[in-house]
Amino acid sequence: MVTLREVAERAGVSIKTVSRIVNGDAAVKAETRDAVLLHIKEMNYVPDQAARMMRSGTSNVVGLMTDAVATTPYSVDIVRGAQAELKRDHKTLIIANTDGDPALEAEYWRMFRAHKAVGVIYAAMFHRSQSMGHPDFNKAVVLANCFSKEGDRASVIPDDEGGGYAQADYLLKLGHRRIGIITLSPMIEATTLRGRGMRRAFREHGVTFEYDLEKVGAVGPLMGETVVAYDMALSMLMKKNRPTALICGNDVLALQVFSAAAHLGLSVPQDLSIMGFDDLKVISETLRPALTTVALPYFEIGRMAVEMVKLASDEKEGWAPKVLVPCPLVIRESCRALV
Amino acid sequence: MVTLREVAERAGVSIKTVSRIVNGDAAVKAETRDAVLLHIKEMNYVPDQAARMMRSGTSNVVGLMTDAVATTPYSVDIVRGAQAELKRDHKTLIIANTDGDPALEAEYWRMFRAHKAVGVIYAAMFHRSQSMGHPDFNKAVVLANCFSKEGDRASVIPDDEGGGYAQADYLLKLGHRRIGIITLSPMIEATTLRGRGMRRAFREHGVTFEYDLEKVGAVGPLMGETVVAYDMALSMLMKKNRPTALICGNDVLALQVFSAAAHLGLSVPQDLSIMGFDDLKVISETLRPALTTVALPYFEIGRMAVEMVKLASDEKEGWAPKVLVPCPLVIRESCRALV
DNA sequence: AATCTTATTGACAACGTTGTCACAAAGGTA
DNA sequence: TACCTTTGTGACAACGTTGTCAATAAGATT
Repeated sequence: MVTLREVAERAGVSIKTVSRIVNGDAAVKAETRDAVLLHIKEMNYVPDQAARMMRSGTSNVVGLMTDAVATTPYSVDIVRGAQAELKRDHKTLIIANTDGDPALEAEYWRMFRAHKAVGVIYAAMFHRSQSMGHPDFNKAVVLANCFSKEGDRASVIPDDEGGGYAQADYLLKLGHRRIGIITLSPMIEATTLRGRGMRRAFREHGVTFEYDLEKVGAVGPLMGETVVAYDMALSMLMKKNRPTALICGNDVLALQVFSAAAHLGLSVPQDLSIMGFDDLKVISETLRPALTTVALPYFEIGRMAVEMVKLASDEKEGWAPKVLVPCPLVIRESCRALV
Repeated sequence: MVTLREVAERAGVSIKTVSRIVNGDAAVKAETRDAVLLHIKEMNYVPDQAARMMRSGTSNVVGLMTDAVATTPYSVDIVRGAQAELKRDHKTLIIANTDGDPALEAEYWRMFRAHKAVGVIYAAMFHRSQSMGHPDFNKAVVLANCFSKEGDRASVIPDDEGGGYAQADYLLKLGHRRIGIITLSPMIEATTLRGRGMRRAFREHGVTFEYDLEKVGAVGPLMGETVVAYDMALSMLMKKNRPTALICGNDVLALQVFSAAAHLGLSVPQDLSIMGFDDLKVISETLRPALTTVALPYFEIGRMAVEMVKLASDEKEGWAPKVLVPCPLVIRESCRALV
């Protein structure tokens, strides 16, 4: 490994001068700089992170702690967004996956500490409140896609209420009145928020919200639920007074509704309009007709979380803003206007 | 930050003794160990990675360089698999995403070097040959889901030929004879290999392979292809002598074939059997009927890649094995036996 | 009793970098 | 000429850890 000392010797200057050049310190004569830079390139010198870290007491890594986010198709974009933002100032992402194991989580907090991470993003798979233990970590922590029960931590979350509103509003504007809803688990905060948004849309359109048209499409424990949207859709669609549109808690549920419609010989969107959530490309862009859905802005959430980690260092103790990222409606082909 | 020195002072021993205890060195009296361990726990001491790295010249991080793998639903399991194996000896994963940009890739190689990564896994989104530049990195490099054009690097790849064989063999065993095929881009190595496997299966069953039943289902550049499986499926299924089964290059294509079948009023698997590839859960487990498919063992590929990184350090220069990971058939409900 | 092992511990240097301080040379001002 | 400022450079220490080697104490062997 080439060191400052070796470059310095070769260039005939002191290591401090080389250090200055590497770090873009202005106080170096131009010709010295150029000469040394040549040697640096030629010898392929790369500054040793370990030594830098040790000397400066800080690193250029940001940690990403997740229950499963980095490992599930739903929200990998958080990672992409975080990286995009990190890249801008040459920082690095270390990722840790707890699979929900608290012991593992504790170990990873120590790991982040050992690596002198400048901050940690704590991302959850579902938008929900998250009570973090005692993270044994004294730098910036920003929650992504979740928020602390105690409200004492900065967090970046999707605007689920707005998303729910957008879903219902769009269908209502298209003229639908009998709108069925197949929700995610009620244990997820998002479910409550979106319901609130939908009801607001119904109210604004002067349409009565019918509670018996609302079903839960995913049952069981959070991480390993069973998707029952197919059965729910079947039962709703076989009634004589069936809904003309179905709002789904995510695109996976929507896919099952497509299957149910196909099974019953209903064509989409002619006989039934279907609205998803998430904009999970492999489903939303692939289905025919392509799925109209509301995008979960994971990329932006990840990006924003990193931005907040950077910000956090300048802030004082109690800093705990809750940033809402909008969920835009993505109109494709699965919803039609009623005449 | 608590240091060895502080613990040593508090415990009334030398820093070296504490160091020994932290590292599980046997040569410490039991009672000393216990006493010091108490202090360590109480003071919440965590060894400084930077200092360790600097002293030992090696870190405990493994790099993961990808074009897009960590960011696409298809293959995030590589990350999970890698982490699972890494966790066993408390190693850490640093991930780098190049989005296919060579300049960025060069920068990340330097970054890995700066972090003294013990090895790097170079993962590609599609199983294909990959000509790596001059990676400016002198430790273990293992390719995952791709292999070097020059054949000079260790790699872990899925057994696509076996997978193709499994797809065809299963349908042939079920009695299908007119089997349509909708492939991925011919630019992907996997496409060639699977085709070979399928033809072997046809041969073994004494069935003639009909080339006009094979269509390409994804066209355009590798990273941003257009999925046209829907149209391909429609055209194949509208012919009078339509195939009784369709083999797809992946589950996304299969999803479009489901849509095409629904559009034509064909029921699956009654009128048409559909076989996928990848076992992308959001599709394969969600569809009704659930998709029979061949699993792409990404988790195992990631895990194995890490194992090979560890192995690599013991090996000599030219070490470049090509490890094949089997692709198991996952039987669900989308294929039926012909009477 | 003298010597040799073995077990346990500590002093010290070194890893590669950067912050602090100092010094020399050059230029400007009185 | 004497003094001050600015510019460019280098010597040295320190960050926290571990490897090397030495020192001590305790026990075993002759």
